[in-house]
Amino acid sequence: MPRSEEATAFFQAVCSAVQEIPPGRVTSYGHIAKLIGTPQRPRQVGVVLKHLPSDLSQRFNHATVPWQRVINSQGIISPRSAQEQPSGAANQAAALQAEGVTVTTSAMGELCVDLKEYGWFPRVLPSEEADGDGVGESSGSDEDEEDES
DNA sequence: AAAATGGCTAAAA
DNA sequence: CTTTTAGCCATTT
Repeated sequence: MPRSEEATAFFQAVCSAVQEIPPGRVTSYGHIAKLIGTPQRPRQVGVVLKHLPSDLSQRFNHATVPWQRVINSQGIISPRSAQEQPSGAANQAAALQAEGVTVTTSAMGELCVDLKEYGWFPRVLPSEEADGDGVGESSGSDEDEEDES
């Protein structure tokens, strides 16, 4: 029931990218969008995650896709519209904490995550990282690095 | 069918 | 440094 092949491709691209997120880490919509080749569509990424299928029969569903690890650039989980699934954002925060991520709850109820600690922003998707020709790669290939004062 | 939102971001002021 | 503007496109009313 794909509305269009492109939409499906986008959907799968997002899911794949999200599944590549290592446990105990989080990333932003914008970064996901960038990794899948659509650096200008961060919102659609959110839309995709919002419409994640509940059918476990699907290749991608909210049970196989760690959508909880995907948050906004501010490292904060948007409370959506304060309605819809009450468990949504709260559940997401709980899931993150279950992963070992420290989620700070602000006074307004904003779930803030320290991107400095758990922010996972690889240059490219791990799956894509397999570059065929190792030209130019001298000694130091870098990958994910954590350096913060 | 058209208008309004939205789990956003990045750049300008 | 903070606040505002502009772009983007699927889902929803």
